[in-house]
Amino acid sequence: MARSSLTRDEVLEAAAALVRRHGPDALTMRKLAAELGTAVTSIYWHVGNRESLLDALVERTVQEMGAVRPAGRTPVARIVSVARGLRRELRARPHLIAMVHERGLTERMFLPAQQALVHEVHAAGLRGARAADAVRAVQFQTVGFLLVERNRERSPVQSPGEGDLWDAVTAEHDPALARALALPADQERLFTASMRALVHGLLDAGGS
Amino acid sequence: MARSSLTRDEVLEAAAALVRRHGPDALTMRKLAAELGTAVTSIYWHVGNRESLLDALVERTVQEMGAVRPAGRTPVARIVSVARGLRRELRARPHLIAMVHERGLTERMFLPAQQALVHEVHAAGLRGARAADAVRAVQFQTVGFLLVERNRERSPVQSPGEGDLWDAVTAEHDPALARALALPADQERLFTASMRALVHGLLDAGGS
DNA sequence: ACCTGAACACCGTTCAAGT
DNA sequence: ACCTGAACACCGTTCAAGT
Repeated sequence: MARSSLTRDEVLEAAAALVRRHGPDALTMRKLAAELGTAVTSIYWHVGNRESLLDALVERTVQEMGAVRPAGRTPVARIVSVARGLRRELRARPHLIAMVHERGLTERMFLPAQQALVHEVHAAGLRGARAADAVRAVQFQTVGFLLVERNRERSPVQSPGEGDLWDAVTAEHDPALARALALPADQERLFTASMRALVHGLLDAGGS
Repeated sequence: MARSSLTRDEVLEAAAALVRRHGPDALTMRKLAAELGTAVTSIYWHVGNRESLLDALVERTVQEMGAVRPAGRTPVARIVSVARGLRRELRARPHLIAMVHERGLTERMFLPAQQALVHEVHAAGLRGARAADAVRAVQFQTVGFLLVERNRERSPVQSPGEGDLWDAVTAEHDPALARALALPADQERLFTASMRALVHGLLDAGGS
């Protein structure tokens, strides 16, 4: 019986397919073995254990992502375009975000965009520590937003909280604000607006 | 044998202690039962199942958090102070962040700060949809930053990435930038700076 | 070099049975 | 109303044994 010859790549491919279809939680060694038609223990020979299987999977998926190319004329526009591009690439691989976060590898998610970011920040005239801060601020903001966003989408209706907000809002007597907060956020627009505001602030201000 | 009478509160308290000492992963129904000196199945009678136990735990911890009080004279300073206060409160409860994120309840983390935020944004002169956007931008940025930050701290040395950055940086001929990026980030300072830049951008610009 | 089944030490949850 | 042990269906991992 058994298969002619199992390769590490076959294992990774099957694991990736499992994650794509049913999410990272569905990736158990036993289900993976069933999918491959081998004994559970064979997988261990090829990938070590579940930990390193997930690491390899993250690596694979990050490398699949295309490089992010800046677009636009002003420095702000170009930096924002990098952030938006990264967001688009990551949203196309929703499980990657979860896997990377779970494994404490957020750094990996930046890789496809970081050269572009360094270049653009430099071109915008920032140097040294100021430039490093700007790059990091954009990175944190981008991935942070992604994490919050995906978290929100997973459980769209969060019963408590809205009520309290309404109270606070009506106390300010701004019904338009209340209405806007009651509606679900347009995340694409919110992301672009926040990022624009952040980059503006980073390039503009001297400090204080 | 057994205990005189187990209460739901005792279960929650023991669960909270377990999470405090060994993190959320250590909270298994069986370990909890051992800690309480009861049969595993008794717990189910009091809290339903693991899911709702975690929900109750999140609720409990959020309510423990103090209200965030704004400080400072300018609107920017006051809004930034709310964000920093929220960050401080959450960092004092590191496992809460993980539990909340894992359960898709990010909204809950904002509760202690959202009234203050609405008030300050309103006082800064923003109204309606603009105000709602600003509140949300600050919320996303704060929790997003927290998530990235905690993720980073969990696995401090992330072998790949640094090398690539160095390449890009040396290509720009900015050794000070390279040095700054090679060092670990001062997250407290980075948070404050990013938040200040963001709020500045939000209050200043009309759009585009 | 590669694959196997058996076994170990864990999980969460259900359920019939006790008091 | 509250607690119990037995049982079920899962996990990841190790290990001696096969070819």
